[in-house]
Amino acid sequence: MKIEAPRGTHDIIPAEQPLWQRVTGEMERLCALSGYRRIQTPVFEETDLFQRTSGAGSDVVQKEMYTFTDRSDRSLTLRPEATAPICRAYLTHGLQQEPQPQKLFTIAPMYRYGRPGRGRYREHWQLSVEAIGSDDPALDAELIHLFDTLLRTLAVTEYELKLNSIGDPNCRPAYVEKLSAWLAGRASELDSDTRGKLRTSPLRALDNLEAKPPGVQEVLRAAPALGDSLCAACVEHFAAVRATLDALGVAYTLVPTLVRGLDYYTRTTWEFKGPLDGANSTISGGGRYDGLIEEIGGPPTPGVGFGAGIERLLLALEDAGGSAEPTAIDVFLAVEPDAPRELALRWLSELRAAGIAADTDYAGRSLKGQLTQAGRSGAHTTVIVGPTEAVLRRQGAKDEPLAHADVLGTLLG
RNA sequence: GUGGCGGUAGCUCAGUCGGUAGAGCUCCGGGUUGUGGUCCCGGUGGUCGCGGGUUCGAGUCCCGUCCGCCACCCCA
Repeated sequence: MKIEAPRGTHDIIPAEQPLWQRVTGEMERLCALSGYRRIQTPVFEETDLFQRTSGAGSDVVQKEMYTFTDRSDRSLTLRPEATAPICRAYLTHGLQQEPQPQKLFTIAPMYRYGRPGRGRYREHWQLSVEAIGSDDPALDAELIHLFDTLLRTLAVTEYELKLNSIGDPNCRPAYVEKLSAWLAGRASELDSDTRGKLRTSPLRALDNLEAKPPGVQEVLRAAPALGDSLCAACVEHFAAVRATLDALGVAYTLVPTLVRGLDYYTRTTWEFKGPLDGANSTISGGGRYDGLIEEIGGPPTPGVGFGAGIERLLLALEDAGGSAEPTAIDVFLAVEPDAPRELALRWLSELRAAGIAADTDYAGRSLKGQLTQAGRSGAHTTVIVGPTEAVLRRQGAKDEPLAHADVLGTLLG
């Protein structure tokens, strides 16, 4: 039986690398421009890290984690997201002792078990950018602006930024209680789906309103709004985030029912929706997580960050007609059948040592085939190596006969 | 995880009523040409996703399974 890539995984083949490199290169450049430094964490962590931060009731923990025990019976989990691991690393290496905030980013694969589809993978890549150690609303805005800039730089223009504040431990619990009680009072008017949410994740009951039956929508619209229950500190913080976004010229839509899937979020939350229809249009999501570090045993430490799905960003880029130049070499050596190949191979080595990308034929091609291959390789210079001399062919120039002894000097000069 | 649609060459696809597998592109060779493009000729390439069933005979019909896509759920 033929072996295939595991369900929900995919190879990133050479033909796709230029576009990937353009995207990840742009990510690295923009992160560096704003003072974010790269960090890399293990592919797997102690299961407890994700259970405690994402929340035992979250979809990710309940049904999407790749959890296994190793040979020593430790419970380990392939990371479903990068924020918690980065916060763990922040603690592990005592980064709270260094100047705050610590501005960090990573580009890495994430793992979530779920039914795959277009733009939805069990192994997928994310850019994750985090600012840990400051509750300055300017950071929330900076991160949003950073991703907004990335999209613009890549010429992706069809997208929407959804923004909300979901409060903090001072104000949210009271609201959740109020909402639950209010909805419970009208439970008979709700559909089973919404009643289920009421039990597991009351905030989510208000989410995705448009998809619910009209009668249910009516009830939910009349429910108490989260925005009206925010404490003064959260109101002030959110106002500052919005004012900064306005100042930076970042357009957003306030979505009072926007709730994120992980328990660690506080205050600011946001999502970037891409141009593609369908359920997998979220290309980035993020928010503030002021209680996360404390949850995993650190001192009370604020933080804010986002994750962005690279495969989904690529779909958006494709939709916008984005492309990238294929990789090319500099010099191709076409070797005639009765020419001294060892000599050509030595030239190859010398060229490469001099930093010139050079290649030749290894497939026993005919001379015509080798020249075709030279064209494919993108080489601007081709050397046709004959038995006693060579012909130098530069793009757009006339052929130039050369003695073997002069080939290297001409190419290197 | 639930429901629906699909799977034939590396890619895009055709394959009639069930009768022993096809095209274009790609790739390789030859001719033409300005030694690479164009054009012409030829060739390589297949466990018809996999397994079972029905049948004299299955790419084709039936069941199962794997994978993909769409809609839910949820997200990146």
